[in-house]
Amino acid sequence: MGRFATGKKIERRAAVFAIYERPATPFFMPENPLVTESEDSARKLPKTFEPGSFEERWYSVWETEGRFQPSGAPGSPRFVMVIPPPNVTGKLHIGHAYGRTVEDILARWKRMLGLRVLWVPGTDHAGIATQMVIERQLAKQGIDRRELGREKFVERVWAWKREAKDTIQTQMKRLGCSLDWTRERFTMDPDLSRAVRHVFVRLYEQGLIYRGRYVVNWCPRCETAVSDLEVVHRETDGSLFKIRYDVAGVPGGATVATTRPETMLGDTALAIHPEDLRTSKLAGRTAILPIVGREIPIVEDAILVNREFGTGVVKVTPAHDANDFAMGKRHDLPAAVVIGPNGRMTADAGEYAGLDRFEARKQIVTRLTDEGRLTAEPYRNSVGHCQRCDTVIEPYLSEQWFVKIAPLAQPAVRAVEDGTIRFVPESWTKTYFEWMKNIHDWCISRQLWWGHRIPAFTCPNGHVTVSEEDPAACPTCAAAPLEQDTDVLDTWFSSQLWPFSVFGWPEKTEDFLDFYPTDVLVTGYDILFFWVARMIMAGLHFTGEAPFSTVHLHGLVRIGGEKMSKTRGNVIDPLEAIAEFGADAVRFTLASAASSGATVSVERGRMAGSRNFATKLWNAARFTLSALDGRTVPTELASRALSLPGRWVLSRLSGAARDVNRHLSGFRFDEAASSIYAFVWHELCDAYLEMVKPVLSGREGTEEERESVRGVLSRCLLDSLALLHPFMPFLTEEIWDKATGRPGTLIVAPFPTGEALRTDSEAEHVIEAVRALITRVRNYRGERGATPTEPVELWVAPDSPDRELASGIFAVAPLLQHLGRIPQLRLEAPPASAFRDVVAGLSVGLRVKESASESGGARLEKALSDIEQEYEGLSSKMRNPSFVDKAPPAVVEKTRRRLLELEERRAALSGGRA
RNA sequence: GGGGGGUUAGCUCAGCGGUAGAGCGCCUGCUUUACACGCAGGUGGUCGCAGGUUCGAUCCCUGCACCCCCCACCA
Repeated sequence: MGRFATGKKIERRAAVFAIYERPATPFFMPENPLVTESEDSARKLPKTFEPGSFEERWYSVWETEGRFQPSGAPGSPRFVMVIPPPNVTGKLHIGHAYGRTVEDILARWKRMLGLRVLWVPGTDHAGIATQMVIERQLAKQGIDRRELGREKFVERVWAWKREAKDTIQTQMKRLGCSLDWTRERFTMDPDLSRAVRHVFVRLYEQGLIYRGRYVVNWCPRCETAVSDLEVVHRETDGSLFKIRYDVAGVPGGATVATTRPETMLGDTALAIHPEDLRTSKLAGRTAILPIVGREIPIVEDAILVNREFGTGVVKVTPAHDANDFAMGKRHDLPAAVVIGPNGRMTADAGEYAGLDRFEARKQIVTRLTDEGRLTAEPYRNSVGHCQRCDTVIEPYLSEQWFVKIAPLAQPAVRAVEDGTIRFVPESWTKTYFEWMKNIHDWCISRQLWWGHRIPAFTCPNGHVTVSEEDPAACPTCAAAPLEQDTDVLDTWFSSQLWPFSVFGWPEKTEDFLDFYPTDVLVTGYDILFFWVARMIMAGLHFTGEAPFSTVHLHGLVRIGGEKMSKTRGNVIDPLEAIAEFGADAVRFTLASAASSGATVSVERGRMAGSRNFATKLWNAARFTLSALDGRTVPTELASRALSLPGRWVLSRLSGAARDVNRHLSGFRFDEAASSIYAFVWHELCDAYLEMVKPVLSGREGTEEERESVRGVLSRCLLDSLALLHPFMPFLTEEIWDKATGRPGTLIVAPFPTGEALRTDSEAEHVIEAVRALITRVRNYRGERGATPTEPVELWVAPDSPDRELASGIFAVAPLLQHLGRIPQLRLEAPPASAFRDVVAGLSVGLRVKESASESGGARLEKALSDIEQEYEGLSSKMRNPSFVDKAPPAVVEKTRRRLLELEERRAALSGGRA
């Protein structure tokens, strides 16, 4: 019997000494959750873990029991979020799943912290995007929407919308999103449409909405105007064409440069800079428009023309260029529309009428080249494309509605400046300010069929009325009937109202009064301008309050470093991932991938890793429940004696709980996930469960000690389940049910904050040393080529660097001996025959029966050279007087101690080599 | 043209003034009575390059290289 003789006695004394210092039920569980009399069968978990077997069941339990609805008195602390409403264009991809997972983690966490949580679901009609989906469907059947007519077309979109909404809803439920479905909204619901109309009318009356003919971004494929934000600029290789115009009295004429020669048909002037000597001879003259033969004036304009750039002469096409349009206004020039809304040349284009704009370009280039008027050179410039269909955008003069944005932007800037709204990560603040500073008026009318009709009505006499209710007759002249504007509003016009329109605003509904403003908005940074900025402007302008206090802008999901796209074929369907790995694993993966950066990298390998973690938890639960074996666990755990491992694991548990809370508060979902992962896997499972097996099996310890272990185990299990619930709601609820017999209640169980248990640094110190010793013993075997089961003798010198620890370590001698397979453990100086080392401040000696293989020599040499290198570095530091002088004393002290440790190790290892 | 971000282990990413971490991968063992979706041990990094500040820099500053993103009426 080689066991250290007094080990047990010391262990017991240590246990008594290890009583909790705060005996008054410091646990977060209000009552003992491990129900005594619950049936045995309910306490057992199936051997195999199948996520599919319980996920949907728990979701419906939560939903039917109203867990997703805010509970508690109005006015009590609440936490409110609105979902960024997904477009009803199809199904959600993994990027949506990421954002929703983050939101659900917040929602579940806050709910468990006792707040009244409301998370509002809904969808967005997504005007142009959804219309395109249906147009494509029709095109497959060879139908053009115009054949169908507006009414029939819109009906079809509604039918599609219902389907898409169901798909999206199912996806979010599978993911586990704790959304309050009783409050689900759609941007074209009657009450939300009323809010849109109300806002339009108010802005109109305030002079912040106006109508006019301007050059706007026009998509010839969608045949609608789009806003500046909906134009995607891309560097494109093209040509810069130089065209010579004849000028009466000026030999050589005037040469202009353009990237779009077809627009010359719409030129109504040439422009020069008034102070440019190169072109002064052209001043006041008249040029002849080639091909057309029309005379156009040469005007002087210092704003449009850059003296330093190009030929100094600019062609002016007021109908097809925003700058030229402004210039035309200044000089009272006519505007000739030569490219029509469908991208084909108009009647004003003369012989080119009816041609596609690019075909016309080709022909004009050929003709002018033949005439000797045109030269071309390669040119790379930025060309605008339609965000939705990638068609080249055409600047186009048309009648549109606009929001005058500057007066709305000012308060929105202030709200962020004064901290009413904060961005997380904070770095987005600057981007937001930059954009707000240069913001332009917003073109809100769209020549589409799917969306909110603009509430403007024109009477037979041409009077325009804007009103919330459809007017029966003209308020000005009483004429009838009135025609409503056929345009619809930009989708984002309704989205900007989402945080309050979902609550029934402008009515002062109970929900609006209770839940507005919301707390946190979570969304991708890609819609900061489209949506977030506009919500802030609208919220402040219409409700007088910022619509949320925190904006968490997250990165965009990338798969294996690449942007997700259908053409790359790397799109991950959340439902497929859920089917393969389970919703909990998918969620955990997404949470772990979260980072402050602009991209969120998701890989299959990580999904498998999370699934493995889920299985790990499952098996740890099985182990724990079998250890409890239906037994009552003492409620008054606090008053019981705890062993050092128990103290250690509870201390670590409290640390994990604090970390999880801290990281969630900072929106660091990756760090939060990693904290609980590391605790459950590497501390609870790898260490604690292994440490207590001998006690649980009855091979060691008293019944009292077994009870203590059971108490610690159940505390660890239940707290881990609670800490993990926001990340892995299904699995944790399933285990919780089996453990407590209270189905479906984890979702509202108190969230561990770590405050109930204290950090036990003494226990941590001792147990960390034990773990280090065990590791050292194991790799010592490896070095010696001994099998893992080969017994190792261990000496711990009483005069170790850490003397206190050296004597304290015997409190856990049986533990060390069992886990390290150490038959001999002696508190005495190691003999010369032993291999010596210093581990965790303990001078130790190790001895194992020599084995044939001696693979450890190289390792030992490496260890020694590592030590030597570090020692050299540190000691040269210590020799440096300015380090000792200027570095903080704590750092110097730490360095000194490390140096001593290295000396010890070096001495020990050098001896061991002999 | 303006602005922002990145460059850390084979891969994907954390860290950020006191000489480096995770997951996956890789190598070696292992029917240790919760788990092979496992256990134990291990391999692997002049922290993009060059200067500077500092007692000390992967971390702060400057410059450079390469990559990515956003904004902009670059005829």
